[in-house]
Amino acid sequence: MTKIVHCWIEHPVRKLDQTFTYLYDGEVERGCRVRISFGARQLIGFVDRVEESDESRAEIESRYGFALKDIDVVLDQESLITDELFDLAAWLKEHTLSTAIACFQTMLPGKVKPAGRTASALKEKMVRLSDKEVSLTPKQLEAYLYVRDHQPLTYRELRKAYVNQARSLVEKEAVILYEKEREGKVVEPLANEAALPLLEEQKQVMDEILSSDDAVFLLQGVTGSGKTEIYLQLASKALAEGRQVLILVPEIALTPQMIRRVRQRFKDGLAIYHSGLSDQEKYEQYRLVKTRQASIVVGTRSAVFLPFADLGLIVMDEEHDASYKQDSQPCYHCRDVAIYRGRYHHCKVILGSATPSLDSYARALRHVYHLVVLKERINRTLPTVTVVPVREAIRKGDSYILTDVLREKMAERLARGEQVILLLNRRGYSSLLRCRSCQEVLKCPHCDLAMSWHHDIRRLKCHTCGTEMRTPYVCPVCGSREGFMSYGFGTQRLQEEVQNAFPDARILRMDADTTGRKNAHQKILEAFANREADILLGTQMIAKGLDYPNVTLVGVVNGDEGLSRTDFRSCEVTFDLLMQASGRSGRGDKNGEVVLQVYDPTHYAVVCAARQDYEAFFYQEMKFRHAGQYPPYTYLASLTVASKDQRQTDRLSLALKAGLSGDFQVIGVVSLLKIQDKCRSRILLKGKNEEEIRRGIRQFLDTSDLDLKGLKIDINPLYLD
DNA sequence: AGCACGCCGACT
DNA sequence: GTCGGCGTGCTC
Repeated sequence: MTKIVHCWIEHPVRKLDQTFTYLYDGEVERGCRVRISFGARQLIGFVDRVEESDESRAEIESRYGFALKDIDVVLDQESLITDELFDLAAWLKEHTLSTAIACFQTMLPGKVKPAGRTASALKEKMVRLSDKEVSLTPKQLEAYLYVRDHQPLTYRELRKAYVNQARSLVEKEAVILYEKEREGKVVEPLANEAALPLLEEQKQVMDEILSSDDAVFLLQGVTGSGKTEIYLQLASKALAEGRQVLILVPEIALTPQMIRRVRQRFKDGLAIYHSGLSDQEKYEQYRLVKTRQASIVVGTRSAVFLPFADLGLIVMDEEHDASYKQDSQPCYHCRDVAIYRGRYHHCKVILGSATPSLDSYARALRHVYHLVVLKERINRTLPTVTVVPVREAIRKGDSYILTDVLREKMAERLARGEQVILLLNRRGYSSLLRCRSCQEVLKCPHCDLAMSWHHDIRRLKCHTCGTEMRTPYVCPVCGSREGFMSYGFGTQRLQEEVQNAFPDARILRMDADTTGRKNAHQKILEAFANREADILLGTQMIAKGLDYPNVTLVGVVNGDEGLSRTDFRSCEVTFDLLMQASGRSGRGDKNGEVVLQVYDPTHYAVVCAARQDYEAFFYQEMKFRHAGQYPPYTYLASLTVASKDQRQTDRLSLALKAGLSGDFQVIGVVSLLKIQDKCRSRILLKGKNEEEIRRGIRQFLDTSDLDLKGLKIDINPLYLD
């Protein structure tokens, strides 16, 4: 019996986004990877559909009208994904207008994605009893019984228990060695914590969620209002029904508390899934979920694609966080996928945040999502917020990095043995260098972006493409030899200034430079939690989800830096940052304090954050969005073209502009900054109907015979700069 | 994307 | 005469 196998080809070209047909005689099922020859090359394919046929090869080929090749090798014994995930891939392809193969690449863990090279899963040496009768020494017999009682057992584990006997058992053939794919282990539960008693408000929220038939809930709760306890109690119910639970978090490294709480609460198998795992580790966690050894998963964006068999609850914590959006193809938003899977599994999806994204909150107000609110902070009062106008400070001759107000408050807290967090929205020593003669900013030769001065290595770095260089002697713009002056400041400069002000204070710095290595995050945060330092300073990454009872002062050094950006979401992002930062202070029993150093203290993002007033900000910001007809009042799609050749970029973008038509606006072409020597331009589609925009783009893709290389489609993009 | 096929210029 | 330049077009 011949099998007619339709596969997707591992190939980035849009024109090849179709299945190709091969023949095979052996065992193969949908969802397996196969090695095939494609043109003159060997490629990996991903099986979409298998047809059994009793026709002869000639009959099949005459039906198709061309010769069919055979599959060379089938790489997987069984399907890598479930039927649900197959449907999800198809949906994802239509939703993001991406290629099918790109969707599979994104959904599968690195080890088994249909990528070019064939990495196989790690094998492990295992031992099992043989049925041979052999004489053993007493100690060997003990080891033999150990094998019997602990099967399946790895050879490594046997060696660990019986160093001297393991080898002889194998040699005497009392046990047999065999190979098995290495398996992951679920995270050890601590299970030493009972459910916490709920406050009246939390109880009401729980009841509302449980008694409602709605599928998607937006749980808005100020920091410290006990959202996590709600998640855990809902999870507990799902687990009790024998169903699985997915808890999504923005960044694993920054949420050790969540993992801890889950381990303390449940004894069910827990898997942790995030981009920091190696390919092998990811694959092992993937298997744990597929085989249902794991019932709870705590993971980042990519965890939303794990092969759950029966999901009973999906939680998406900090739902407004930008890291839930993937900005390479397929440009999906984790929230959309979570809701899709929730619908498939008939389970509730809880979107939680203190500062929900405008889009989600607007949807909740329109009853698309069911809004539930926690207003009270458990055992805590709101911190006192002081807004310090930096401009006035500078006028008085004060430092613009560490104003007198902030310095005095820090001195006060440090004297009491309490801890301080300082937050800065940048990195590096001084972000920019300007020519003393022509005042031009020194730019990256490849990216049109300012080079950033790094004091520790005394070199300039481009944060977009990674180019490094020494400070040039001659200004590349005007040829002057007068040299450069620094402008702005980063965490390193801040650290110097703080150290000067408090020579005895122990300071920890956390930014992209100090967290390059694996686990560097945790080490820094643990050190701070253990009070090995008095001051933690860093970029916005320290604003998220941290909970240190001894921190009583949080200072945001350049609070409204983000407002000077040009993106329509700038204010929302800045507001979130200020709110989150404020939430970090006073989480223990001591009263917290927050200092916001800003250039414009009258800006509504600053005013509302200082008052911790989400609603006021929401309505102000919605007015702005309405005036500019930005989301959530409209839908956007961004089409960016990138190529090393300016003419190529222009040709495609102009063709797009001319060829796109439908019930939406076509805005642009806008030239973007060059990145990694690629000239970029963008066209923005704006319309009232999301599906109509997709239809327009799809029609262009289907009818255009242009080379679409370098085209990136992002439906509902988060940022435009 | 590759890689072959193909049709013109400069070389032993 | 041939070697090789990279324009064009196809890949089950």
